[in-house]
Amino acid sequence: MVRTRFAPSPTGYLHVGGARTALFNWLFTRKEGGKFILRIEDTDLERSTKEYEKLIMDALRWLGLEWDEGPDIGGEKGPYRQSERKKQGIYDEYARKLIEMKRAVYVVYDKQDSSKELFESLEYPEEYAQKGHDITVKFKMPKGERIVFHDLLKGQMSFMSDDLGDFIIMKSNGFPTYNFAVVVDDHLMEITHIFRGEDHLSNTPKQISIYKAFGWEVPQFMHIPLILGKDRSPLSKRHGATSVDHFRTEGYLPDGLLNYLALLGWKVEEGKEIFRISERIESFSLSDISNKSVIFDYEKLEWVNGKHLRSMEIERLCFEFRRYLDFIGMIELTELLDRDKLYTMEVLDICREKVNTMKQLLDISLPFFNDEYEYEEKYIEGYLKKDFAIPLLQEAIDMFDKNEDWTVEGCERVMRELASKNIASKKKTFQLIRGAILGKLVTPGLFISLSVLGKGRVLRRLSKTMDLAKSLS
RNA sequence: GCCCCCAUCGUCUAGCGGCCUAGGACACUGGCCUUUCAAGCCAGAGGCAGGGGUUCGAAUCCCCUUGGGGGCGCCA
Repeated sequence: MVRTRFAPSPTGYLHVGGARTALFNWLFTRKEGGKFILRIEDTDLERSTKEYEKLIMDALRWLGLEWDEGPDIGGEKGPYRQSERKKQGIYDEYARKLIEMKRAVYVVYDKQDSSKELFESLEYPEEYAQKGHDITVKFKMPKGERIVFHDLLKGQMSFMSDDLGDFIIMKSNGFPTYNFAVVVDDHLMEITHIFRGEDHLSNTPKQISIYKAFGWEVPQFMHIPLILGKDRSPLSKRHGATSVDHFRTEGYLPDGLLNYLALLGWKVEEGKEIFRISERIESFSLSDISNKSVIFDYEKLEWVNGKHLRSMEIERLCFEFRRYLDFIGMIELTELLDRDKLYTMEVLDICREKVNTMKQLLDISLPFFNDEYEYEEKYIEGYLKKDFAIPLLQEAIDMFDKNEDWTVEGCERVMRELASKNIASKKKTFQLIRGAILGKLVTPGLFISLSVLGKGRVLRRLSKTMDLAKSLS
């Protein structure tokens, strides 16, 4: 049975790199029919917070990367928070075992200068502890040993133990260090495959030494290349936002983000770069993952997202849009959308042709939902204040008032007839009406917009604009 | 300093000794469409890091150099 895990430390938001790691773990596990485990590595007391833990879990859930065992849902191998496991004495127990096996020692530090090691001991230095000396436990690396392992991506790896050196496994505050806690937990949780960032590659031989010391079976490793920024330095805030939450507030879809993350360093057949991740579980293969670090391309992400936005079933888009508004706290608008679901659907359907993200979708669709839309300055100056504005609007009101055919074709007929009256050029005529009914000069197609808005709204808006035009002259 | 990983258009990649005159996608440029802006369609520009080998033949195999990244924490 395949068992994998994603083990973030709650010291910040979920980073796109972390999301990508989680994605590969999840994908592999779902394909193999195994269990995907979420473990919270909160051994860094200073920086870990419950808030970040919640944010990370929310972000993973939003992406749809559901876990089978974890701190919130429990499971047989829990607890799933390292702080809780520490409380149960799990790490103490295994550290003690290593000391008994003479594979680890206590280290006593100078009281004044805690960076200075006084001595090592196999016995617990009780009296020094009483006197307030810092005491850690250090793992002793074997001497002159070649540590080899097979990385699923890198192939055969080989390190000399002497290059690595001894390292601390229990801190003086009683908490385990990362390299120790992962091994103990991965073993106890019966993890079979570890997919993680390449930054852990050099730590792996240390961890393998611990597995070997205990005589535990070593899991399979696969170290995934890191995501870099445009200048090839590690992706960070300098390059732009990196947290999943940011992309969520920017209006990216889970499908879009996931698709892009998969595409990053993933071999895809020509013409098949747009897909829903759930449709790719079956065909997922570890050998599709490239072994080269990759640069995060915000533009391609937006393109991928736009593809999803435009091609997904409209019902799902409505659902995602609503969820998005909830997320960014636009509750009033949500209520408005729910009032006329059919209208909402029609509006979003014509608006999505123009945009790539839901933030942009909100921008362009807002005037459809809100009769109190604002007029762009450019529209007022360039069209509404012109001489042709009032006569043209008057004519439009008359014609649309008489119009009974509100299909797209019907609206087109009216518009073309209006233009043929030569009150203004065709372009000016169309733009004046466009701005009159939506306040903007960039909108979905004019005929379809008129059709979707319908007679009531169009007439209301035309006369509202007429009032404004008159007040301006 | 020591150890490790990586190297094809600006970016993500195809390529695994002859199908390569190096293919696709994003971005870019031009065109078409057109009521705006997009989308869409068509076309174009753009790359095997460098040097040695191996071979009849190298983007592909080997070595070196260079460049980028990671690790060597009482961070994870």
